[in-house]
Amino acid sequence: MEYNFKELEAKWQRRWREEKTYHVEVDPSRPKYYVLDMFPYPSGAGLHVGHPLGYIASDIYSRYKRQCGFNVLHPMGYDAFGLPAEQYAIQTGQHPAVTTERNIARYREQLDKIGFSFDWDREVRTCDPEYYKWTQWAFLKMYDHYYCNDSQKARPVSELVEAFAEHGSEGLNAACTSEMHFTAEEWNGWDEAQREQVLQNYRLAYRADTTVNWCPQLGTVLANDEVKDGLSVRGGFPVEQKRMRQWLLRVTAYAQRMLDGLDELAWSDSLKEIQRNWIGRSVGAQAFFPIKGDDRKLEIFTTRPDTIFGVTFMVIAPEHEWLDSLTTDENRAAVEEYVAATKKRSERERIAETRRVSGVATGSYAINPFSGREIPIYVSDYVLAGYGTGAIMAVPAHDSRDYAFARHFGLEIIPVVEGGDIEKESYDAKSGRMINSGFLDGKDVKEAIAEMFAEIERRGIGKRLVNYRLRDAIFSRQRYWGEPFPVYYKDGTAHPLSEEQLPLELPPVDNFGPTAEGEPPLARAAGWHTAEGYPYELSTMPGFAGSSAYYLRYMDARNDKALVGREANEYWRSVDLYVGGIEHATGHLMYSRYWNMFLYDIGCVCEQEPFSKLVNQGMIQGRSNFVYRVVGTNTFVSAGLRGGYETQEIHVDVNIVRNDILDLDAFRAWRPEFADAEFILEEGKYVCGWAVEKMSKSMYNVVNPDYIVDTYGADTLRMYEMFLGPLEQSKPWDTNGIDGVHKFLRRFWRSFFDRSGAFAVTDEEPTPKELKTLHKTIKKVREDIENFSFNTSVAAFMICLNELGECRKRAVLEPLTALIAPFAPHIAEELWSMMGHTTSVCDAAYPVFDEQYLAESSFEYPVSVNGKLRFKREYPLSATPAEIQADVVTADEAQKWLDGKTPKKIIVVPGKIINIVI
RNA sequence: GCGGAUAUGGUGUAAUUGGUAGCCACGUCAGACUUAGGAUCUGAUGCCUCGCGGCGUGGGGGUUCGAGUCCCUUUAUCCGCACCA
Repeated sequence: MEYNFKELEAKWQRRWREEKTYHVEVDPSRPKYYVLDMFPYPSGAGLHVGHPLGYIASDIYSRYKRQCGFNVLHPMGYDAFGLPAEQYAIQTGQHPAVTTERNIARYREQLDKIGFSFDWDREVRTCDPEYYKWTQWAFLKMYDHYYCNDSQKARPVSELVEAFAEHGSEGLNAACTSEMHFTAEEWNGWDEAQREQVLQNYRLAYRADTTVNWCPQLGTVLANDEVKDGLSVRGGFPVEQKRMRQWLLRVTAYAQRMLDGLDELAWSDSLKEIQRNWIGRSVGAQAFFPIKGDDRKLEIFTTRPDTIFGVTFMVIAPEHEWLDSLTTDENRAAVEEYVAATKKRSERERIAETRRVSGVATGSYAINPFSGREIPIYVSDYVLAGYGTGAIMAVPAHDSRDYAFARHFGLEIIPVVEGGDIEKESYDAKSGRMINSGFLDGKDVKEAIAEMFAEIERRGIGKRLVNYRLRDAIFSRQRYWGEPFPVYYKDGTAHPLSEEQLPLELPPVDNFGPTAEGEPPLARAAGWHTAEGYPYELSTMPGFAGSSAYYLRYMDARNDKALVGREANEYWRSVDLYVGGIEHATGHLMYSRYWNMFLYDIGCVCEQEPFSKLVNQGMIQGRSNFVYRVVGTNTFVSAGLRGGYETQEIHVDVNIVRNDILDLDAFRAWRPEFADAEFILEEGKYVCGWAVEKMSKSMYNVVNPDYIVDTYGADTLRMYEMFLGPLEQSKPWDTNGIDGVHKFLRRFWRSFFDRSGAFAVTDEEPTPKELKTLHKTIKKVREDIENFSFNTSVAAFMICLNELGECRKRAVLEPLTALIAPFAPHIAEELWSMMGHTTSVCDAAYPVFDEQYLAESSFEYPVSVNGKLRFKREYPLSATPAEIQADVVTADEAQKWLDGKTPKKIIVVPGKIINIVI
């Protein structure tokens, strides 16, 4: 019987669907395991061969876990709100819901062909009102909570209100935008709007005037992780800094917890490091510098309080609130000109000119609280408004940026740490002996820092402070295709809807672009207000809103009473294995952790961290092919012969090239201008050149998984994607080589049949050699799956088959079928049922993964003499070092190498190595 | 500039984690069969050399009986952050 993968794969996919093979329910009698993929944004281009890589890996793992007896939750859904659908809508007038629906259908069709074990009954779509109801709900909860630094958790704002009424801001230790001080009398005297203004300073979801990343082309603001090198990640448009009133999430309140939580996560070190850098914790001192002729004090943050005696000037950011009041009349014109020039520069220009020194004196002076010197205050854009206090104390001798600034403006440079040569450059290292620093002289830098912290607090100049680079997340987008905010405005103050009013559904509009007045598209929606006529918020939520808690919704996807029911949540708890791309390191993976921690604080979920283990699959690049046209002709020269010609390199569709050999007829048919192409061949073939590039339409290197499934079958696609290389490594897709895997599956299939083609599995007893091969393979594949080393497990299957030769014994083939099922489920199901089983192989309570199979294995010990490896001997694992040692010394082989001498030393490491030193 | 990762045949990769480098495939070469095919099967295939033998894991040095693996140094590529005070 032939291996008819087409028929057989269709048959099993149909059966899995009809019998709901992969449907799961809460089952307290079995241990659970939750395997999650990062759900896709359904783009119009459909899936290419790189997209399913992670899905295949996670599918193998979930099928494996299921065969090990776990109740496996393995869901899938769509991150369906987003920019591309909206951009498309603006251009074509097609409603994003329509294109999204169409794209989802296409994605589903493509996914189904690959044979995933998803429980589609739990599908979620972020754009579905039944789903985004809970996104809005979480937002309302954040609005209703503040972060208490003492108890390190979110608490209801109502508690805050009570406390304010009783004793004002006294004793309050809460995460806030800026520190506020007021008495109970003041609080009680304020009206509702004034109180709300104060509360916005504390709410976890709040509205504030902040400097935002504004992208004019997209007509919206963006979060920090959505901007790279001054360009929008989506679309690559320039981004500028602008001050706007926006909704924000107080993620900074959770900075320390998110940092601490990383230690316990089974994530890659590089990913954890990216998050640590993004959070950017630094310990330093807050200090207030008196201003000459002013009773205010300028607040700065420094990590080098030891160098205060070396402060010779101060710098504030162009956006600093006090800039205007610190500027003297003589300097006003220059300062205003400087600020205007700074504002005009885009974020991108600013980054490009990073090393250019610029700035202007304000004319004001501060007083160094330690040296008592009068020091000038400058304004310069090398000081960022968004970090610390937007003002610094400058120590040119020990900070390269301050040094460059001081040199440029001829300012004084006072060394306070020994070690460098300040004539040439600043000495930034945190080591050396203090000089010119009064009571710190002679001390080591580390000592001096500690001492300075104490001294600053003792003198009341400031205090020790932890600062984070992490910024609160800007949460509004001036877009249509996103979740509406469940908020309306009354007298300019935001009011939340009640939970019963959710979901607040996205209204229809006739045009998806911004209005002529520059208002968001929702301004076009007729009736976008409450029954009383109060207008709703015009912005919508950003992309990360819907993806922040989707893993929770899968646990209990059809619950209309709660985001997730208690029973479901306490059973599934959190994601045990999360597979997805590393590009979400500072976006989704930060926001999800924040979101989950918040839900944990309010008692909605039972785990603090959402994703205990995370695997980042590498990206699949394209492998482009080229043909070489002799310039000025329509003649194409084969890659190996092009040396003698002046040629032009042209991308050719990889789908008409096989093993780098061009299909000449297909090429002539590919495009009209090549219809009469001539070829200069080498050995009768046209050999194409190749290069690794991004997989994209314009490079003609997109390989569609549907094509691979049609030609080779889903099982081949699955195994080949794994065989390509280590999961976490980025690698080019190369269809050359897929034959090897396909050939293996055909051989595997054939080993169940005799030469006449009849099913011929026998009940014969396997030989010890066959059993050894089987056990070795089981051990290897098990370990490989646990280590996500799927490429080596595919190799292990091939080796196994090579070693077994023509073995048709049930006792060997049955466990092997169960073992291969996670990788190639269709062929495994078919053979499994042919062997007489009536249940699915994925439910096989077959002891294929049992320890008993491993117990019989023996291990080889390499034996070396003087470091030169001489021979291998086999010992059972139970053998003691003493036994092995005695055996080696008395063995004839060993004697041969010992050459009659008595060994000086014998090293025996059980399970590893025996070394004899003569 | 700071931080992280990677480097092995013509290609993708593997190496009992310090123990015979190149498993498993692709490709190539040779052969068998053949309805002549981009099917199937068998064998060879790191480099140099007719051979003996020598050389080989980006380069240099070190530790070790023994290094692809550990340490130092250097180069190249990729990724993240970046006037972060």
